[in-house]
Amino acid sequence: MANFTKETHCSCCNLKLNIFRFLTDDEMNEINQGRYEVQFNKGETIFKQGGPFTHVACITKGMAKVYLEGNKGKNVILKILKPTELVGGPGFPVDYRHHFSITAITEARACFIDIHAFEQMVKANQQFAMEFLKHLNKATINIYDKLQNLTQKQMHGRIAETLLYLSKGVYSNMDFETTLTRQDIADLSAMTKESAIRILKEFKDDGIIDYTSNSFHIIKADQLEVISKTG
Amino acid sequence: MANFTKETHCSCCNLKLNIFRFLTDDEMNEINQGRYEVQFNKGETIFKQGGPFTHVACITKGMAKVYLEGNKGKNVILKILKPTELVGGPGFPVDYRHHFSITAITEARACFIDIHAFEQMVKANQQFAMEFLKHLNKATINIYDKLQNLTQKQMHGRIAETLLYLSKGVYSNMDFETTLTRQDIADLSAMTKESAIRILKEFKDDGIIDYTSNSFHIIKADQLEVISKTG
DNA sequence: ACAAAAAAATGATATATGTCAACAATAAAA
DNA sequence: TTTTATTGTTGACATATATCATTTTTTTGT
Repeated sequence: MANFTKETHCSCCNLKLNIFRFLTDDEMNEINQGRYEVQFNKGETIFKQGGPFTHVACITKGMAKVYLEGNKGKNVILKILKPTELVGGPGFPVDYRHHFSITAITEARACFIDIHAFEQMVKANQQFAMEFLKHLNKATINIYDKLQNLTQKQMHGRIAETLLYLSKGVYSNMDFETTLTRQDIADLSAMTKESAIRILKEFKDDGIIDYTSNSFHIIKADQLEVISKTG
Repeated sequence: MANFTKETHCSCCNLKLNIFRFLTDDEMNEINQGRYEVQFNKGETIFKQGGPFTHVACITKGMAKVYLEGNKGKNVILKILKPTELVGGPGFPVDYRHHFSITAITEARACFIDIHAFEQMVKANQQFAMEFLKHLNKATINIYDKLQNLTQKQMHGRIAETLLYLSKGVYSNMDFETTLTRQDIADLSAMTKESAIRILKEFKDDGIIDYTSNSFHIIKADQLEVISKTG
C-alpha cells in the first residue's frame, strides 16, 4: 500500500453515499476518527484472502476486482468494484478474516474504515443495520446468480453473461475499454483463458461483438442475452 | 402444506436455540404471537423460489434441501437443513421474495416466524442483530466454498466433497442412510446423475466407500479428503 | 529505442463430461 | 398381487473443455 492520508473529504463518507447516508452527523464523526484514504497502483492488493479483517473499504476512485483464490492458482472473480462501493466481506463478525482478495485493476483509491467503529454503528443505528443487511443480501443474491451461471451453463453462455455484466453492470456502455486481462475475463467466467479467447473470437466472427485488444464493442446485445439464457 | 398448529413448545424457540437465545422473554413472546408449526411430508415444498417471503423458518424435525432452481430443470442444492436450523434467505429485506426453494427430504416439521416480528427483533435487539449477521455471513462463507468446489474441481473432487459433507456435515457418521436420491447427490455436486453414479461406483470399486442403495459407508475418509483437495 | 517480460492468439490433442438409449431395480398405486 | 411410475445402472457415443506447445503481439523496464 503506497501512500495513505487521513482524508477529510472522502467522497464515500462525506457525501454520505451508500449506506452512510443513514448516519447522523455525530455518528459520521465517530466513523471519521479511524478513517484513512489510500492510493493504490494497478495490480496492488487491497484486501488479502486469509488476512486480518480490520477495516471495511469504500472504493472512491478507480476499479478493483474481488476474487476467491483457489488452490492451483485458479481464481474466481466475484465482482468488479467501482466508486463508491462499500466492501467488507463475510468475515465480519464471524472470524474477522478476509474470505476474498481485492486488487486494483486501475489506479485506485480506497477509504478504510475501522471495523470496530463500523460495528458500533451497526449496533447503534437500526436503520444503518438494516441497510447493511440489505447490502449483504443483495450481494448474496448476486452470488446465487453467479453460482447458477457458472455451474449450469456452458462456455458460450458464461462468456455472454460476462460481456453483458461488463457492458451493463460495470462500464454502463455498449463500448468499453477495460483494464481486465483475458485471464480476468476467464476468471469471471470459470474457464481457461484459452477457452475465453476462442469464444470471444467466435462472437467476433459472428458479428455479435467487436474488439481490438482491450476496446470492446457490443453489437448485438439481444443476441448475447439469448446466448446467456440458453446456456 | 398439510397440518399447521400454533405450537407453544417449539424446540427452536422455546428452548432458545440458535440466535433466539439472545432474545429477552418479552421479545420471545412477541415472536410467539405470529408463530406456527407445520408438518411436511417428504417431497413437499416449504419455501418456493420466487414466492413471497413472509416468514422465516426453523426446521424442528426431519431434514430439507435448500436449492436454486435453474432454467432447464437443473438445480443446485446449496445445503441440507436439519434441526434446529434457522433459514430465511437473501430476500429479506431486499425484495421479500424467496431466492431459493426448500423441500422436505424426510417427514419434517418447520416453525414459521412472521418476517415482520423477526424484523422488529433485528431492529430492537442489537445482540440479536449481530448474531443474525454472523449467521448470514457464515452462510456466505459456505457459498464461497461451494462456488470454488463446483467451478474449480472436477467430478471426482466434487463427489468426494459431497460425500464428506454428508458424512461430516449432515449425518455426523461414517455410516449413514440417506433419503437423498442420486439426482440429489448430483445436484449437490453440479453434474448429471449418470456421472454421479459412475464416480460413486469407481469409489466403491476402489474401496474408498461402500454402499447398497441408500446406505453409505465411508471407508477411507482421508483418501476422500485428498481427492477433494486435489480436485 | 531496445531488450525482456507479460499477455494474447492459435492449433493439435487429450480428457472430462454430457447425452441418449436401453434396461434393471425399486417404490408407489390400483 | 399386479401394474405403473420412479429411480438407479450401464454402455456407446458425441461434444465441451482443458492442456500443451508454439508463435505473435503488447507492455514494461532500462
